[in-house]
Amino acid sequence: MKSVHSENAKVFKAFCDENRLMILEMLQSGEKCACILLDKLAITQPTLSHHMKILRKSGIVTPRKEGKWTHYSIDENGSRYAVELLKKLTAVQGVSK
Amino acid sequence: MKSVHSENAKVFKAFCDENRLMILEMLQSGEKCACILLDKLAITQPTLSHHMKILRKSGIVTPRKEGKWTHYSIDENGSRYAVELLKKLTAVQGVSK
DNA sequence: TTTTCATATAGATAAATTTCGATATGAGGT
DNA sequence: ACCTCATATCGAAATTTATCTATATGAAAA
Repeated sequence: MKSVHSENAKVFKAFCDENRLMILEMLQSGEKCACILLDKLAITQPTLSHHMKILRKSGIVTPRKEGKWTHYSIDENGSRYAVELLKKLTAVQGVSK
Repeated sequence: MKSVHSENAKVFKAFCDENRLMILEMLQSGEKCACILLDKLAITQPTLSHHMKILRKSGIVTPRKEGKWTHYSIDENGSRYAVELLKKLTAVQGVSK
């Protein structure tokens, strides 16, 4: 069993890479096919697949399969979770604002 | 000049390491001397110094020098900034909650 | 049931990060 | 002035992550 800290670290790995931030930026305007993302990024298809796996596992992005295509979108629940987690990690005890 | 994405990625690097999350956890109860942090973590002094540098540069932690000692605490402005940034990165356009 | 095409996986390499031991720095105490 | 001690920096080794090419998988089209 992994420590809670290493599990939490995994969530934020999603935001630690330039390409993944570009992917998120593209998904902000709505669901996108992997092929579209691949088109706009200067990376190969296997590299995109790798980044999408990390984004899925961190809960920030969710896939929808439609025939041969996979469409990705920002997972609002996962995102909320990440924001709440970040708040908790940086919350200073006993300080009332 | 670095891209805005790689600058943003740097902020979240703070939260991508198990030891740094442990450090933040310790700082939640208030300012701590580096020596105390070193005491509780299974790492050497140069490694702690490395992690504190990353936490400082990401704006999440701020140092206060007092004689020979350096006391670290969570930077509330930097933390707020990180939370707001995370919200922006995961905000889906045109969705009213 | 082949062929085609989108995505995933495997395996290798390169690049970045974490970690250490050794040493430098710099402020206090003697 | 020297010594001590807390922290920072240096340089190397180990680990992890990002990236590629080649290939597998699996669904739709022919």
